[in-house]
Amino acid sequence: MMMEYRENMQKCRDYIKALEEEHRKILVFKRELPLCLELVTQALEACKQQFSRTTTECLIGHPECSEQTTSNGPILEEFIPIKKRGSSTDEDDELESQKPNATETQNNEKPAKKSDWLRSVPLWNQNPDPTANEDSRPGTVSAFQVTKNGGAFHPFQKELSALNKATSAAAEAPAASACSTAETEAAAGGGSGVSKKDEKEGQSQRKARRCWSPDLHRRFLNALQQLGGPHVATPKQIRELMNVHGLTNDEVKSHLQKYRLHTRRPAPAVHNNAIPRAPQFVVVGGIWVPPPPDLAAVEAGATSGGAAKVESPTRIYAPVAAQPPPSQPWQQQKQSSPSNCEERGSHSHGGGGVRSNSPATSSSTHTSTASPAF
DNA sequence: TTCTAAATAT
DNA sequence: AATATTTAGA
Repeated sequence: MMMEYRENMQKCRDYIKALEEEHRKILVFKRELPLCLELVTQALEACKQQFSRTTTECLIGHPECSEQTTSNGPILEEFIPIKKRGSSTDEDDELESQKPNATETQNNEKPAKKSDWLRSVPLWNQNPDPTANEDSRPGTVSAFQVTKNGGAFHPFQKELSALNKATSAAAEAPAASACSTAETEAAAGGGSGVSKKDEKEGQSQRKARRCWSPDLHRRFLNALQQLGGPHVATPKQIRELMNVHGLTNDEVKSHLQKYRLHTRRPAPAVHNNAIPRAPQFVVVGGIWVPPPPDLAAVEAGATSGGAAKVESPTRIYAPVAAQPPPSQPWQQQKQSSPSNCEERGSHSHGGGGVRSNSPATSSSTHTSTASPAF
């Protein structure tokens, strides 16, 4: 009897200990896991309480202790539904304070529990983006995280987005408008002050638009050229070549898509599209631009009137005919749209190759920029 | 309102 | 990675 009692007591102590430990850990995520914290706290208290009571009783001479202690499990279960949870609970908390009922509905157990959990961590960091060195986009980054979060919470997204529109708008606006001059600030940096609110709820908002400033586009073209043309270049490669900080594959991908689209069949012109075969040259910013395959030409030759294009020859373009000559300006100066992305001024053409960031490789001496505005 | 760039989904 | 669809700014 006594043995049993001791044993149980020990178990109880251990359990409490474990709980305390857990409690400490969760404390760190207080904000993220308020409910979790509360649960553990409650459990801990209850446990302690019971423990002391049991002890007392036992000391007094009520051997029911064994019974009590044994009931430990069940009691705790009340607080800690050990079965599933995990991810869902976490996510719940991450998302927003309440909505406990939501937990009920989501049974989609994600295999990646852990990652979900971990994902919450970055939320605490000011600079969650591991890759961000200079680039610290305030609103955007966090938005990312949540967006990529499993779909588990879609149901709430709407609500959230509604909410966020208000809150995050502030954070995003600046980012968007900041995309003026380019490359340097690959991703609109701006205020770093992310208010708690933003941090906490904001999120579902759509990622701030990336502005493809002329310069950025120039880099894009440059990369494209180095990679052998728009049809062989892959977004990832392009991004790497561009070497622009906050740039993501998706952004590049999107841009590339657009580029290809525009680039592909230009022939709008004349009434019936008899055969829109590729028009050979186009005017870009007042310049006749030959169709790439060699964007090089575009870049090198264009503006700077005859800059010797010392382009690297190594490039091999897709041989076959298929290649729909991407000839279009696929976008002319376009004075209207991206008002944000002004840039005009900063275009330090004049051949100063300041911008040659192109990693090693042949270093195209592309002098100026024929690239249209983006 | 339309058009299009960019984001996001498939 | 490519393509389709959606969103949102002008």
